[in-house]
Amino acid sequence: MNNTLSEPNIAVVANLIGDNTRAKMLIALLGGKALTATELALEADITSQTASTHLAKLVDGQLLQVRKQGRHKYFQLMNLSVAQLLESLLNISVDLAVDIYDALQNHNFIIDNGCETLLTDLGQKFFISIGFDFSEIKKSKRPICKSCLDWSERRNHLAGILGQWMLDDMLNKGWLEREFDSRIINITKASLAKIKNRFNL
Amino acid sequence: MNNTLSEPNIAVVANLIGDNTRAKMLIALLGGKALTATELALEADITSQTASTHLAKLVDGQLLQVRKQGRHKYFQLMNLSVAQLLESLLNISVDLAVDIYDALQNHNFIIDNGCETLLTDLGQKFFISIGFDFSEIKKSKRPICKSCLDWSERRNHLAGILGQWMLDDMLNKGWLEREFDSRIINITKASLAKIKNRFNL
DNA sequence: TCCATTGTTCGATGTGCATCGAAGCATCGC
DNA sequence: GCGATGCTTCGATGCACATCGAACAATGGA
Repeated sequence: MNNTLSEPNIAVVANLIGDNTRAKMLIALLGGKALTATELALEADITSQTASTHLAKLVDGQLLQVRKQGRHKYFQLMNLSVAQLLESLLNISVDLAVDIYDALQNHNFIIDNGCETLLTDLGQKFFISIGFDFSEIKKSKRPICKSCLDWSERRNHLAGILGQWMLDDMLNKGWLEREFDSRIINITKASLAKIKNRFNL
Repeated sequence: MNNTLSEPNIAVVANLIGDNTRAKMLIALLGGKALTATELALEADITSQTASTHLAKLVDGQLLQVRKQGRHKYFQLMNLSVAQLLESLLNISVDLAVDIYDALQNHNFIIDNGCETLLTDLGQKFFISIGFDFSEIKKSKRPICKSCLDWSERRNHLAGILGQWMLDDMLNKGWLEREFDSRIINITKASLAKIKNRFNL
């Protein structure tokens, strides 16, 4: 591995994280639990060969450490600094979901009491006004409005029926489009404006 | 600009920083002073056209903000979060210089009192033992051993005559090689072992 | 008005690299 | 021992993108 003396090699480290599938792996490992190569391959939707090369690079780049156990290899983040770096990155690349969550909170549509998010009366009126059908609550046992810790374990985004409905609604309206066989949602520039307008962002 | 809802786009951000020349620009801007496009092009050793495209990407990616002033364009880091992200990256991609500094400190060869670094008697003996000529101190007014704030403004590396001598020495021994017309120093894997051995790292 | 400077856009080129199929090791259970 | 599972290496393929030359637009100074 090459190193630089007078200049930091931040580009090398950033480049490691800059690949989409490697980023998926790292985020999967941000939970703290050590995962095997195949588990990470599944998480990133790639073959085991590709995962192997990626993991080798991440280990070589000191971002991951590996522990061999039988025929398995358990990977985990190298140290706390790596986790903090990933959280810094998550802090920058703000999710639209977080934006929406914050907006709803600012409008007093939802209240976050620290451990769960509650829908206010004002919020209920708002969601009814934009077409949400609260009658389906009774059919399901999923909480209607619950915050969950996302990858950074800090920023809230909407979960539960309400969040799912918002997501489906936007997908139906064509504002968002789901990548084939993936949890990734893409949003176009034009649609982003509509969404921001809808939520007064 | 594309955004992702259900998955964080840390790969996008990291990929922006992952390019070597863009990293150079960002680090140049870490000083806090706003720089023009041509200044950044010079800093990164590229033509103005290439710099223009890079800067456009960094602005689009919300890492830089730009202020137009006459026919100049002044670029600077978007916000504190970006600076903190860069510092996290610098924190990970540890310099060899920092390693050496820490090693010298652990061996009680130098003492860091917070604002400057002092050479101990033990350290003086060590440096004499490896060939450092302290008689040249009198010829110069540069401090013989002074820590300076590097890019992260947190981690010390060696400055002053002593640091310069160590650098020149390693360059002469062929352990390091300087890139043409640049402050970048490269170190090979084999040489790294020698250096680590020399400083008992 | 003319020129110099600063910055952008376009097209062409080259290269690095992610991806996967195929084949090869190592390890476990039987 | 033999198959199954987990992981790696190699080679080929394809794509994304950094880079620069050339041409162009905008601004400032003389």
